[in-house]
Amino acid sequence: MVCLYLILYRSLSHDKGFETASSSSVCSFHLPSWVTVMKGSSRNKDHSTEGEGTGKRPKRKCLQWHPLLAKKLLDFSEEEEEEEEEEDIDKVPLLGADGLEQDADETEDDESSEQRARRPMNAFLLFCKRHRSLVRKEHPRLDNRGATKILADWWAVLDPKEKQKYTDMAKEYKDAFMKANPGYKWCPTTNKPVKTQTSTVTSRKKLWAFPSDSAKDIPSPRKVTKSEEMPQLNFGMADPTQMGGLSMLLLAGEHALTAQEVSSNTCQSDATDSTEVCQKSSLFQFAEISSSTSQPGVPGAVKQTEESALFQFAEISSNTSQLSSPEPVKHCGKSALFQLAEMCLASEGVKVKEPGKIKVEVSEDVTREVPEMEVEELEKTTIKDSCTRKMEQSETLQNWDETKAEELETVKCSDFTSLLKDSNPFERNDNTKDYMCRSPELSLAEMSILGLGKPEKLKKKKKKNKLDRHTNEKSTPKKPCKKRQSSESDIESVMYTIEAVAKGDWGAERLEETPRKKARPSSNVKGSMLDTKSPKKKVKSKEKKTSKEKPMETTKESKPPDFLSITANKEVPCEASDSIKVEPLTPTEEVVPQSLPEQVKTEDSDCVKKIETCGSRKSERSCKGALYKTLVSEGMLTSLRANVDRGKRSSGKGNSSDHEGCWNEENWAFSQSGTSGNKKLKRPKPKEEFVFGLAKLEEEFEKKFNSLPQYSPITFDRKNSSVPRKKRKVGSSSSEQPKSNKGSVQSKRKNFFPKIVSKYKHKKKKLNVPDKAILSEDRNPIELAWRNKICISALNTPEPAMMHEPLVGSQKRKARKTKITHLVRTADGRVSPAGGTLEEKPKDLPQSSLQKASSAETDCNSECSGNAETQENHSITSDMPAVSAFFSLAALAEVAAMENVHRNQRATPLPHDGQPNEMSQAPVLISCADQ
DNA sequence: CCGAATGAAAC
DNA sequence: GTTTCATTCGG
Repeated sequence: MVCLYLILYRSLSHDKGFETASSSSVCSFHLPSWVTVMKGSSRNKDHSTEGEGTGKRPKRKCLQWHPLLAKKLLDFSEEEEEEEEEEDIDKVPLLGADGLEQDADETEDDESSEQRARRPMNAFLLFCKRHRSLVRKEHPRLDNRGATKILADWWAVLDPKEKQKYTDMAKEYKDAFMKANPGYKWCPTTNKPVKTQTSTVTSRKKLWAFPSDSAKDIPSPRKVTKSEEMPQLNFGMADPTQMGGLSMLLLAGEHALTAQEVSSNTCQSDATDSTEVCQKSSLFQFAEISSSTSQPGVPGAVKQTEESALFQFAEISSNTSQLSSPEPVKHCGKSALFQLAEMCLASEGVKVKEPGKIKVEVSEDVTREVPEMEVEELEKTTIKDSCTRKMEQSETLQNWDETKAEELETVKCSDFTSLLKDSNPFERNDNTKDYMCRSPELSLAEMSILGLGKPEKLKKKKKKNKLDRHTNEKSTPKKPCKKRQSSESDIESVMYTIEAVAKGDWGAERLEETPRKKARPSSNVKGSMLDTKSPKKKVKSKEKKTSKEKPMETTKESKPPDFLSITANKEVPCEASDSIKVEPLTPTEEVVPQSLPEQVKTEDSDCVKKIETCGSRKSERSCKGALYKTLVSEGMLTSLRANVDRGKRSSGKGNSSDHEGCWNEENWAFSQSGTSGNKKLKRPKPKEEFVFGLAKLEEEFEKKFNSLPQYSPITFDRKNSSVPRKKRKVGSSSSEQPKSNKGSVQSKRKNFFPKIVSKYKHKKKKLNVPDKAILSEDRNPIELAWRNKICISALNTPEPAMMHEPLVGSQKRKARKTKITHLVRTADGRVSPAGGTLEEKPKDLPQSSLQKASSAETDCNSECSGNAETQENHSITSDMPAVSAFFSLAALAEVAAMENVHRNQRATPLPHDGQPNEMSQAPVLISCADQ
C-alpha cells in the first residue's frame, strides 16, 4: 500500500504541482530532515541541483531513527487499535514506541556517529515550510530572509488554533523522532562531530537530488509527454522529500530493512551509490519489513527476503487477510487491505525495477560488467526470459524513458510471472503480466524511471552491490501460490479499476479489450510501449484487465458499505479519480479544476456518464467503487486529494490556477473530512490491521502534513482573521497582490459580510492615509472588548489562550532585540490579550507597516472570527460560514458600541504606530450598527 | 555559508 | 539565560 500510495501521491504531485513549482518549492512538505538524513547526507555539496535543499548545513548525517520508526510503525500497526477516533488517531503517537526502537537505536546510534540525526522541525518551521512558497509568491522579490520575517509575522498572527495544529504536528514529529532516537541530543556534544563528512557524504541533497531533480525534470518531460504522449513520466520516483510522512515511513522501512536484511548494505558505505540504492529499495525494504514484522501468524512468510518485498508484502497481506477473515465471502483478496497489498505488489514491480532489483533478478555479473545502458538492456533481456513476450517488446524500446518503463514493466512481469507460474500457469499469466505491466504500474514505473533518470548511473553501481545481495537472497521467488491467484485477480481488478478510473472511459476500451487481450501478449504491450504513448499503454492495460477484473470488482463492491459513505464525499472520490486520470490521461495538464469541488463533481459525473455510456456500467462503477473504496479505506484518497490540491495550488499558481486555486479552504477541510472518514472506515480487522497500521501511519503522516492548513497571504495580511480564510475560500487567487489584498479580501468579505467589507475598506483607506497616527489606543481597549465578547459569544476556548500567550522564548528574543516587548506589554499591557496577540514587532518593512496595521485589526477580528471559523472547519461545514459570521457580527456590533463610547471619550487617537490601525473599527461599528 | 524567523533542548 | 540547530534559498 504504502508504495502504491506513495507512487500515486508522487505522481499526483508531479502532475500538477511540479511544473509550476519550479521556482519555489511547492508547498508540500518535504520529508522531515531526519528522515532524509537517513540516506546520509552531507548536504552541502550538492545543494546546487536541488532546489530545495537546504543548503546550509553540512552537519552530520543521521540515520538513526528511521529504522526505529519503521519498527514502530510495525508495532503501531500491530498494537493499533487506537484508531477508533479520528482525532485520537491523530494524536496517537505515530510510533508504537516500545522496546524495538531502542535496539535499533543503538545500532544506528553507532552509525549516527557518522551522521547526526537532524532535529525535527518545530512548529514554526513547519509553518514556514508550508507557507514560504506562498510568501514568495506574493513577494517575489523577497529573499528568504524577508520571507522568513513575513512568516514570522504570520505566525505571530496566526490563530492559536491553527498554530496549535502546527505545534501538535511538530510535537508528534518530535516524539516520533525521540522514540526513534532515544538518546538524541539536541545539541550534540562537541565530540561527535565531525565525522569526516567527506567519507560518508552523500549529501542529503544528492539523495534527494535524485528525486527532486526528477520532480523538476518531470514537469518538463511531462509536458513533453503530453505533447508526445510519453508514458506518464510524470510519476517520478517518489521524492522522499516531498513525500512527507510517507517518505519517512518508507525511509524508515528502508533503513530498517537495510539493516536487517542487508547487513552488508552499502548504503552507508557508499555515499552516493549506496544512498540511491537505498532509496530505490526503500519501498521494497519497507514492505519486507512490514511483512516480516506484521506477520506474526505466518511463520514462513517472515523471511521472504528473496522475493521482492512488495510481493512478499502482498502475499503476507493476503495471507493475513485470509487468515483473519474466516469468511471466504468475497475473495479473500477482496478485502480492501488485500487489494492494497496487491496494489503494492503491482507497484512493487515497478519499484523493484528501480532499485535495481531488476538487476538482481538478472545475473549480477552481467549488470556489473555491462555498462549502465547495456546493463539495463541486459536486465530487460533477462526479464524477457522470464516474460518472453514482453521482453521482446521491451527490447525494441528506443526511448530511454520508455525503455525504463518497459523495464520496469518487464520486471514486474517477471515477478508476476514467476508467481503465476508457481500458482497458476495459465492464460492469466499473460494477462496478469500485461495487466501488471500496463496499468498504473506504468505510471509508477515511469515515475520510478523518471526519478531514476538522473541517478541511474549511481544507482547502477549501487545496484550491483544490492543486486549481489539480492541475488543471493532473492533466488527464491516463489511463495505461496494459492494466495496469488486471488491476489492476482484482485490486483488485476484493482489495477484495472484504477486505470479505468484514471481514464474514465471504460466502455470503449473494453470493447477493444477482448481483441486486444488476445493480441496483447505479444504485440500490444510492446508495440504500444514502443510508441510509448501513455494512453496506449493505459488502454492496453485496461483492456487486459477488464475481462477478468470485472467480476472481481463487482464482488468487491458488495463488500464495503462504507464505501458508500465514502462516496458520499463526492469530492474525495472524485478528486481521487480525477487525479488519477489527470496524470495518466491528460498529460496536457488541464488539470482538473483545482480548487473547485464543483468541477470535480462535474468531472465525476462525467466519468460516470462515460462509463455508463460505454458499456459495462456495473463493472465500471463497481471498479470505481472498489477503487474508491480501497483508496478511501487506505486513506490514500485523502492523501491523494490533498496532494492533488497541493499540486493544483502550486500548479495553479504557476499555471492558470484558478482564482481560488490556491486557497481553497475547502480543500483543506475536505482533506480532513476525508481523512476522518477514512479513519472511520478503516476499522481494520485485526489481521488487516497490520496493513492498516502501516497505512495508518502513512496516512497519519500525510494527513498531518496535508492537514496543516495553508493560509492565504491575504488572511495574514489582512489579518482579518475574522474573515475566515478557510471557509471563504473565496476564490481569490493566492497570487493576489499582497497589498492589494483589499480587493480580494473585501470581495470575499462582501460575500459573507457585506457590511463588514465596507468597514474594511474604510480601514484600508485609513491605513493608507494616515498610517500611523491612527488610533491605536482605542483599538486596544476595543480589541479587548471584542475579544472578550467574541470569545464569549464564540465560545472559543482557544482565544483565551491566545490572549494569555506569553511571549515564548523566541518571542522574548525578539522582543529583546526589538526592545519592543516592553512597549507592547506596557502599552498593551492593560489589554493583556491584545498585546500578546498583536505582538507588535517593529518592522521596518513598508509592507510590514500595512500588514501590521491590518494584522492588528485582524488580530482582534481574527480571534473572534477565527474561533468560529475553526469550529466550523472542524464541523467541516464549510458552507456554514454564516454562523461564524453571525457571531462575529454580533460581537462586532457590541464591540462597536463599546468602541464608539471609547472613541467619544478619547477623541484623539494616540499616535501609536502600526498597531492601531484599528481605525477600521469605526467603520466596523458602522457596519455593525447597521446590521 | 550567512541570515531571518521561532522553538526546543541542552548547557 | 544563552547556544545550538532545525528549514529555505537568495545573496
